[in-house]
Amino acid sequence: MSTEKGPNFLEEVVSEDVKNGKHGGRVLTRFPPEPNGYLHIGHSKSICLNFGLAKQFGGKTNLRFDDTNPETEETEYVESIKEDIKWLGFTWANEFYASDYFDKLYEFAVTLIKKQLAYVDDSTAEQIAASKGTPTEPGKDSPFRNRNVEENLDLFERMRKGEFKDGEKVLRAKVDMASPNMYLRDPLMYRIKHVAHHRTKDKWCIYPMYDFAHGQSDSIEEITHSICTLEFEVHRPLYEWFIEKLGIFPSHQYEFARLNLNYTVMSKRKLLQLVNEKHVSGWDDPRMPTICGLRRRGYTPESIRDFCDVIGVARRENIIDVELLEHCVRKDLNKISNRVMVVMDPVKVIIDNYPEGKTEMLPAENNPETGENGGTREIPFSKEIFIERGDFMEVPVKKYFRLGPGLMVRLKHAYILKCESFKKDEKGNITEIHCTYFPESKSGSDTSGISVKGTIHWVSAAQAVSVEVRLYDRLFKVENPQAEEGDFKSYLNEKSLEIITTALAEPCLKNAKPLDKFQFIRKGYFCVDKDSTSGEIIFNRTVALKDGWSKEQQKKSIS
RNA sequence: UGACCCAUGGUGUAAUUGGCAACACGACUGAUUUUGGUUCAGUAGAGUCUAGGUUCGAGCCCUAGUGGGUCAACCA
Repeated sequence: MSTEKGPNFLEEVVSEDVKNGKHGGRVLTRFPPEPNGYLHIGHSKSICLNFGLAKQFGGKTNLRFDDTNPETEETEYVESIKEDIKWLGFTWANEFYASDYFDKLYEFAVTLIKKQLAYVDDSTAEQIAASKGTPTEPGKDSPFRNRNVEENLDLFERMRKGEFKDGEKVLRAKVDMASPNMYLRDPLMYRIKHVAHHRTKDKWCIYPMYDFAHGQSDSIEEITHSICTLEFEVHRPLYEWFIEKLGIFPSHQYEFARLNLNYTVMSKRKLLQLVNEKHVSGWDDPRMPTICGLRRRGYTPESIRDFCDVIGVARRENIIDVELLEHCVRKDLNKISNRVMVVMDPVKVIIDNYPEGKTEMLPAENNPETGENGGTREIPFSKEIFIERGDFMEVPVKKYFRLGPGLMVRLKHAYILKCESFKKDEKGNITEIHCTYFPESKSGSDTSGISVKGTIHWVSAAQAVSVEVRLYDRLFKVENPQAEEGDFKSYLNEKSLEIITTALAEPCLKNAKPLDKFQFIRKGYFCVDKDSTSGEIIFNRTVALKDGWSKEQQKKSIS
């Protein structure tokens, strides 16, 4: 998958380390999600990076749940995260949990207390915040900063035993209250939370903070390259401080710029809001940038991996155009999906010179990209068919290669048709189009000598299957919702979902199963939704086909 | 008024680590096509945020400025 591009900065670091025999040339990365939400496309960048880097250099990757905050974490999320990573095509070496290390972490804390590098603070959250100072002013030492080792040990022990209420005491590292780095101003290591944990249940009532869990977990697992996003850069000095003071395995942290996509939001908090407030149907709503949402929408793991590869990695803020993501799915789907015909907005066509009651089966190639290997199927053709309303124009514009009075088009896989007349209702809607066909123009054995510019899709009226089609558009109306004034939800695109109930499909689609993918000829790529029943099949539009003609028309109407 | 990070076509990443800027997406031409899709051929578009400096030579190094980002949760 790698292009002629040079290595990214992470590949440079790792290859340099391997070359120099650092850690014996061993590479071990980790993907460390917190099980408090579903994974999204941004995480897939991190997943591809962590697993990809390890694989590239002969190493392995651990999956480690960063579960140090029992209030927000749930097993439901653990399961969904594992499912999504597997679906993306990655296999972890070990499944670990930060909570696996709670005993070890406790020991580490005791070690630090004994070294007079940690102390129990009785201050309230407000007092601690107030004495922390600001980025431009130094903080003040806590009055409890110089408690002796014995007292600290005793107090910490009693914190663990549950002798204190939530918030009554915390354990802090004794670093430097005047540091320009706020994270070094005696950061909290442990807080009291009388809350059951999704795995350790009620064994603990004190839980380590991120900074006293993540780096230590990395170290315990002997992670060689701990890759995270840029906002953790300021944590790195603390990450290193703990490792140094504890004298444990020296994992190293590297930061990269997270993925941002336009016309969507990527923060778990905001996505959760969309779910809770029912702006979307759930985490897997096909409009969501979540992995399960993209999966339901019809994205393939290959396309997402390709996307993550093509966007590159750097340390600069970026907003990627969703069109690039769409390009990646089209590229993959074009290769693998069978072509079928579905008419979304049908209008009836009667072929006057076609025998009444006759039905002939016409062979249709499944996928021109795979040619003969893709196989063929048969589709019924008869006197009455439906075509797309948009494929007929009463007064055709110039260069309109479809149907109109006196115009000819080819029916895909079938015959050439000539429009003879049409009927309208009182409101001016076309109700019926009358055509004649050329018997000798049959697809594959055309001896008519007629050449037409356009080919349109169609379905035979008698055998057509009614299906529901859901068309999705971008979730937000603006490129960067979170950068706009006010509530990001006020920029939601109210037209992000259009449900079509009039669509008619060719008969073979009757047997389609959820997640089956197709290209609806001339329309786009579609995927069977899980809401489908035996009575009605529902299709999600993954992405539309590029449409140069309508784009041109739009430009003309603007100018 | 602080510390740290970042700055290359519209977007995103490259540039043999100092040798006159490339790739992908997008845009535009044209060819092919029983999908106005795909494919193919080609074109335009940045002189690398600004100002100095070092050097025979700077997108790469130095200084200052400008712009953007991050940091004051008992979240991760």
